[in-house]
Amino acid sequence: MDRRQKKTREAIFAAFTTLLAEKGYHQISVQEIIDAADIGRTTFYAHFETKDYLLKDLCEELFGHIIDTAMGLPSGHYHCTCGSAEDSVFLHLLRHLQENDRNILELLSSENNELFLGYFKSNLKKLILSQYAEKGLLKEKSVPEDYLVNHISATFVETVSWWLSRNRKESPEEMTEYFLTLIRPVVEE
Amino acid sequence: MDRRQKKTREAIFAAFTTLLAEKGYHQISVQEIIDAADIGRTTFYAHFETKDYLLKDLCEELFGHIIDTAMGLPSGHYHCTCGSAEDSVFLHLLRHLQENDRNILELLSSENNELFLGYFKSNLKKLILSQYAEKGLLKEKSVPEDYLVNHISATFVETVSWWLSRNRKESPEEMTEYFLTLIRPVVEE
DNA sequence: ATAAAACCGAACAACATGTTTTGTAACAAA
DNA sequence: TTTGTTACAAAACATGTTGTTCGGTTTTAT
Repeated sequence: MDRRQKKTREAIFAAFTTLLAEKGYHQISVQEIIDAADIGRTTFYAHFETKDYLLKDLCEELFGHIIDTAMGLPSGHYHCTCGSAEDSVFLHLLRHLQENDRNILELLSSENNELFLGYFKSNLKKLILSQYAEKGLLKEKSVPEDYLVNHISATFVETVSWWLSRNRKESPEEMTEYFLTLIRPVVEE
Repeated sequence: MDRRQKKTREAIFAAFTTLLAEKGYHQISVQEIIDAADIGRTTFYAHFETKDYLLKDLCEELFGHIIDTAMGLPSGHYHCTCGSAEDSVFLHLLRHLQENDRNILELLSSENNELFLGYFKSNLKKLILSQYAEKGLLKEKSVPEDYLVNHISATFVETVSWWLSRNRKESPEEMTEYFLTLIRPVVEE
């Protein structure tokens, strides 16, 4: 009575993600999701109160996951398992994104990306707060801390967004360098 | 046959703006706008193809206006008519916003602010491009110019957004200082 | 005064949403 | 293997929204 439930939930997520890759969020009707997931109408509403909650749940799962794994890494640096260099958490995030795990990239560059970029940013804030702010790595003291945390998160999101809008021509390493150029004046490296 | 048209257009804009101040964009139905503006259904659709176009037209008018007046000012500085000091264009923008001319502030802090902040940002880019980029005032040369222009615009929008979320406790002068602290490393003052 | 335009109001089809009802299939525990 | 519970399906439903159409009225310019 649980494996079945999980399976349909996944089916809905999958159908929804696929649809999001081809049209805007607001252009997608519940009926389309139902058809694509091949489930009954009742079933959909048994799982999700509304389309907006479906979106919310999906985002929490996706961004919660990607941020949580990054959370496990040490503050400004971490020992990369694939290479030997000490890399920034941000480089790790970009690499993770580039692998397009669970189609996050598709969503972030989809028609309604502001929606997903918003969720991304709010999750990022938690990361910055715990990895930088609470460890005293914020250099700039003449502006409020939460203003600074918000700025760093927003700057990273904008960086990712700019990267995607140009079809990821640059490498994650390059993008990390761009990003660090912008925030180096305010954070300890 | 023209003053009449303009009048109803204004009535629709006014009704729409009022509604936007109290509920989210997607929660507003065309019928509500029609009722609030006290016009016929046919008339609405004669003016705007759809609700989305109404939004677009409204934003173009509002942000186009505020940016255009700022465009008229000299590059990094301008002679303020009210004071005697030379102030940044950004201070001018914040002051203009604080006067809440045409209820722009209401929209920017409304439920769907991402929507309006998006329009705001895209208009800001034009300003930054013409007032800074094209005049060689961008210090940082190690990152692409449009990446930098985007960053400055985004940072300003985030600054405004943060300011609004705290109910404008700070003065425009303070906010300008916060903002300049963040972007001073990359632009000529 | 007259013709063109902008407007109103009501009705319309098409579609979307969320609920309800009735019934079927899966599954876990006895 | 039977039994009771839970998840699902199918269809119908009330409700509300959208954008259009049509007949008729008011405004405005000339």
